[in-house]
Amino acid sequence: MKNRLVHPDWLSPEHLEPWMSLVALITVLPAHLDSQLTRDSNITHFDYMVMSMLAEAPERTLRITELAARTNGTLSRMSHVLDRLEKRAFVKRVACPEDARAKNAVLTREGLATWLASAPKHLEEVRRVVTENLSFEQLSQLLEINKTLLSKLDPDNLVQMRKPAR
Amino acid sequence: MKNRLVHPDWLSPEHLEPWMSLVALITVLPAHLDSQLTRDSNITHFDYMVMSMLAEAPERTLRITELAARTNGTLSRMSHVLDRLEKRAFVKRVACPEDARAKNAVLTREGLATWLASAPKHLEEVRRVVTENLSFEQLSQLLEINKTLLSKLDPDNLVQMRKPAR
DNA sequence: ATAACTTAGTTGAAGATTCAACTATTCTCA
DNA sequence: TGAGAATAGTTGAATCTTCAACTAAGTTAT
Repeated sequence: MKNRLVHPDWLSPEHLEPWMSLVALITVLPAHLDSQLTRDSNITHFDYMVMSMLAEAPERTLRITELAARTNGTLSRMSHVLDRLEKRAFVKRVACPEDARAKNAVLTREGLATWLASAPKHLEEVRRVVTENLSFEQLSQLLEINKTLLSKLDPDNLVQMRKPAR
Repeated sequence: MKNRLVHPDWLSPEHLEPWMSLVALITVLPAHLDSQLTRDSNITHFDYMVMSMLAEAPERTLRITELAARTNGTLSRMSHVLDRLEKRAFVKRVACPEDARAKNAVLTREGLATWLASAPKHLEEVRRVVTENLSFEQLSQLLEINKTLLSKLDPDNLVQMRKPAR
């Protein structure tokens, strides 16, 4: 009780356990995805997402800002990632005709090939870990919960949860 | 349908949308937690978890390997993190009497004070984002789902989801 | 009792992300 | 129209994580 007065706001056990399970998941899952993708295809999960977004976009092209938005990355991170992908010839940057400040990122043939080659194993792993272990009901519960959390994380609705990336 | 033949294993829309929502969450939530904690208390979320585990342990002491297990970190990561925390005098390393290979990490008075000072704002944010927006039913759905996923991520049950860290 | 193996932890380099500062356009509106 | 603000993107340094190689101590089995 003394402690309660000093620190009145620990989480109750009913809240704590789900929260800790989420903390565990956000620690382990990203590491697992990166590990699978770098082992099998030598790209990070973020690289995979970037290439996914480009692959599904018209002309395999997106403005860099749009790409950052769709992958929930910062512009700075995107700039560094594109540097690396461009060095590997998976992506190129081209001037944007409509706005001289802007650039388009374009997925190259090699980039598309790399992405396509990486997808089967990656998706197999996504299925193995996630989709095939959850019922349809759980999948829709998960979606609902995540939408709620994302909306609170990002009051201005900037967080993207777009279709692509299959 | 053509596409299905070429790439037979894209996720179906019912699977894709929940999965993408989870990808968005694991991208945004860790960044958000780090950002809140570094802004308000100049520690990372991982630092916070490390100090939480120590704070709740008997004698505020844990073997380094055990600490790594409870925070789902690698030993190498833990070693680097402890270097930094030790430099700030939040933690110290002491020899382990039972096993000369091992060391104990101990949370210092300053470490405890820092952790205690950081907790209220952090937990307020956890509440704001997570617990107060989910019903009890959703919290238990989330727990169930996360347990399922964690068990698949970690066949040998190494992933920890222990009590502490309030 | 000792060679081979496993466990505990550290180290330093390489890679990735963040942060703040910066350039260069475009927009706003008085 | 022109000054100030906002937007698009880059850069380099600092920080953090990963990876592989390493030391040292404990364990096993012969």
